[in-house]
Amino acid sequence: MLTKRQEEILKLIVDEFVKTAEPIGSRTLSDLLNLSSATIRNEMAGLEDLGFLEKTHTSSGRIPSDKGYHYYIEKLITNNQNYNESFNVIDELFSNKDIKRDEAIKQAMNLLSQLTNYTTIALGTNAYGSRVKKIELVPLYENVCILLLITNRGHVESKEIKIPENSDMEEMKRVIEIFNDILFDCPIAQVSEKLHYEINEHKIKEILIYNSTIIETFLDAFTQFTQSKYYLSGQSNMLYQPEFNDISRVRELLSFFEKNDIFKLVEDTTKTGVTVRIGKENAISAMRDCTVITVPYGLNDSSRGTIAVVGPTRMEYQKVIPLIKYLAKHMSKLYKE
Amino acid sequence: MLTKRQEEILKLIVDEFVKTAEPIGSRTLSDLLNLSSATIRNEMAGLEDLGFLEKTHTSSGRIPSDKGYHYYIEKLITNNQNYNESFNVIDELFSNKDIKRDEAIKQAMNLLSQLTNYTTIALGTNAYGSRVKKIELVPLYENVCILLLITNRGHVESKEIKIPENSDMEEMKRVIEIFNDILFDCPIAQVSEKLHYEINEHKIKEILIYNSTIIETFLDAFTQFTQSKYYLSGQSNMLYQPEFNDISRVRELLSFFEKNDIFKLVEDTTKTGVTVRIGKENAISAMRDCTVITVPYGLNDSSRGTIAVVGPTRMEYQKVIPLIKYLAKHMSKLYKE
DNA sequence: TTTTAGCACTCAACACTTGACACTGCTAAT
DNA sequence: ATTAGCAGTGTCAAGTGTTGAGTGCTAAAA
Repeated sequence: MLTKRQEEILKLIVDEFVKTAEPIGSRTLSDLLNLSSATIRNEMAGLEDLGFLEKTHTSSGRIPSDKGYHYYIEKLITNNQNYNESFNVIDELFSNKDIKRDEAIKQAMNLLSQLTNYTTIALGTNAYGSRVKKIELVPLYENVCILLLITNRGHVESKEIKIPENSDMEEMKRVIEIFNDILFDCPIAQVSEKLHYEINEHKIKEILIYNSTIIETFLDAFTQFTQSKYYLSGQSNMLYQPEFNDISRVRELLSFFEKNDIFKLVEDTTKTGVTVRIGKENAISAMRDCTVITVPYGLNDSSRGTIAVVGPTRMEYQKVIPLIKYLAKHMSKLYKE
Repeated sequence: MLTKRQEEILKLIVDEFVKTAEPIGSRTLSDLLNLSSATIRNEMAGLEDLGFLEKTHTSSGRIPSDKGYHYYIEKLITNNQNYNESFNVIDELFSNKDIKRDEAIKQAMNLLSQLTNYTTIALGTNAYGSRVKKIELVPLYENVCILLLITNRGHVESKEIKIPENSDMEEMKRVIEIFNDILFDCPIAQVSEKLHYEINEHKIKEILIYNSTIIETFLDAFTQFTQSKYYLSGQSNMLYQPEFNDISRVRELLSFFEKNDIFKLVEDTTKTGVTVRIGKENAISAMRDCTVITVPYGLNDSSRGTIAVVGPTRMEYQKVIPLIKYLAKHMSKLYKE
């Protein structure tokens, strides 16, 4: 729908603006294309009418609009750039097979935030799709013990629990055995549900008859496990971008990162490929000048997490998109076993 | 060494400056004390000569110097203020005895950062002075298992390890038994040392003879456990203080928080009581306009951590110091058992 | 001897003007 | 279809004047 030349101009404007963070004037482009500035101006006016470009004020140069960025990402990115170096660094990280999966994900996110200079987020590093492997109880002192939950992915959650007054360690151990029986291979997300269901079955009923607080204690402990967690890296990277020269923006942004609302940014993980949310598409108002790129990782629907890069809308899409894709592919491999 | 009146003036200046963040002129004080502005000016000139006050420029009002703050904290704080409300909130938090100790500390730090509007740090929530309670091995799949280390304080560390090629699960289990034997009640900090020592003793030697990689695998895993950890809360709180209207300050500060250099701020934990480091006393240059207040918590030397509040030098000392003390006392009680 | 009133002085902050500059849109000529 | 040329617009930085809150100092009052 855009002419060849319009596309060329749009691409140049995005590329240039990403580099300099300054609005692009007709003069700059007339140097790059063999056209006079007047012609460029006509074309730019056209692109602005179509909503691909914006002006910061009447006599300023043009900057890409959110729509302009989208068009750029979908049709104009050329992959001539060579990111082998970065790819190699990633390969290297993942070649160390000995590290724990959680740890690997953290390191990968740190790396990604370093390579891109933006902020990175990893969600669902464990909860999604994990299954119960084993439940254990370790006595600590008299009436306190540690409840351990180990998943098939090697994630461990622990919780200190008190043995209810009218019970003792022996009984707790018996309960744990029953739990192991019931919950083995149960998806983490369904633990609570399953327990509630089983309460009406004979196995748990036996316990319940003479001790109900013990069940409550366990239920309490398990619900904590299912809480989602996330990992955030390179928060301060973005502050060095010129768009965050304004303090109030910084405050808004960092306050947002500190709240546990990160999920709102990366909620809709149903899609398969790369999702790019630019500017106001983000719903969260603190993110109105940011782009969030998300990619799911993992093998199948039941074992899925999401990684994301957050940066200014003026982002190096050309670099970030291949990188995050490559990383997600590697991370998926962590679950192939 | 200061006269009664000088002290009075110094106190008023600190109090006022903490409130308004504006330099205090002679006029303001002459309203509060029944003295003419000229008299105040003379006194202020004296206090400036002694190094307790500073000017931002020749004709500006005075602000307290680092030395001035120190004098204020040591001699001039009056505890007339009533913090019962905040104390009650703290009491309430700690009355819930069911939560895990780690979790309690996190919540306490969150609360402290909310009450003060500064940033809070907790160090040594687990490593310092913890002892090995139990080591366990949980098979995950074929040749991968989870190594668990549980401390006497209920802290759990886990690591995914591969079973070396020339070994099997049965052997690993035997090794774990020996480790439990050797390491039971061993302080976490000394695990690595102890293992190295025992390598020359007969118990481990037996294993070593026909399998050395297995030991290495374990050593690797254990050294990770001893790494110190910290918890940071309310990073963005400080950004709302007027002294951080300057972006470059904010960048510096937040980059610092993101590096793992927090320890440099809170290193010298040998002291018993409250330590207050004001401005340049902090060594870390990003902290040159900040005050760091640290208090150790825990029962005895072997079980000790530190909590800290970080804020601008213009801090509400009168409020923060009682609060952090009260909190540390409560946290120490967590270890009484 | 201590306090105070008064005065000259300093500096930051703000508002205003001005000129340079980097753009634009439009029009008329190529 | 393109371009040169020009009037118009808004930003930015530098310079200027004003205001106001503060100072230090001195000489008179308590």
